[in-house]
Amino acid sequence: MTHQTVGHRPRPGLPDDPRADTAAPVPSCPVEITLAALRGRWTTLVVRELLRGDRSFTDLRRALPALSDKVLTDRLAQLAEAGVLTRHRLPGRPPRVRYTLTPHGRDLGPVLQALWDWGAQRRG
Amino acid sequence: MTHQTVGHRPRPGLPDDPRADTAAPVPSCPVEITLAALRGRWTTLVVRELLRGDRSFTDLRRALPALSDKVLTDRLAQLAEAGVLTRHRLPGRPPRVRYTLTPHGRDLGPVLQALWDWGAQRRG
DNA sequence: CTGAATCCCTGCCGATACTG
DNA sequence: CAGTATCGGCAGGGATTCAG
Repeated sequence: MTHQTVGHRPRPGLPDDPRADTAAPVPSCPVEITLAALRGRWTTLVVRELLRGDRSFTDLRRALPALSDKVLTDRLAQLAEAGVLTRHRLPGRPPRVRYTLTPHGRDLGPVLQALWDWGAQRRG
Repeated sequence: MTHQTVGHRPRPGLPDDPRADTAAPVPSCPVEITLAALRGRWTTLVVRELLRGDRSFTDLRRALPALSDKVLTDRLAQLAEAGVLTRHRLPGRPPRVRYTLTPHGRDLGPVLQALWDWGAQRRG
């Protein structure tokens, strides 16, 4: 009853996972969760910076000069909400905040690598 | 000069790839290319349907009833432009069009799997 | 130094109606 | 069957200004 034109038996993996059988884009879908974490301009670049190590607000501004304060604040809040990073206030003056990836956030490394690899493939 | 707080030497992979050193979100970045292909509501669900086999316009409407004709048309054009799928007109009446993933499009399987896996992880 | 508040503009997406 | 045309609401994101 499938529309497969080739005779392969169904391969294991996501498209055959029954939990992937949503008829609409629900936010609880794991794919949606990940895409929501990465959604929006600049987001992956902020993650890339943090994959290289902890950063302060100013560090990130220096690394991404065309990124406005507002959007950087938005992105950091979005990534904190998604459990990707945590904020740490450092004592003393001037006030400093250090942004650090959580273990979950570090696991985005392989995800970004998969996105990179697909996009780097030449297509006929 | 790194801000690493741990003593690990830099791991191989994307964040240390010099080609990943963009200071702004340029469309030629492989990560941007992939995210652009998957961008927008319903896109991943259309890809999922096609990972299960060829589909006609009506097949896709039946599988995703809440998806409007206009957005479905938009998504199919977007995915064709990205080299993910191809359109094939079938001869005869009524007119039928079959949508098929390209090899490049089938390679999105592992990418979606990576997105799924990260989103399925519980976070503390 | 690290943001918050505001304004405005643009593009996405849904709904509806129509066509070869 | 497989689309196209048009319209409108709403959220994303950039610029600017202000605050703790």
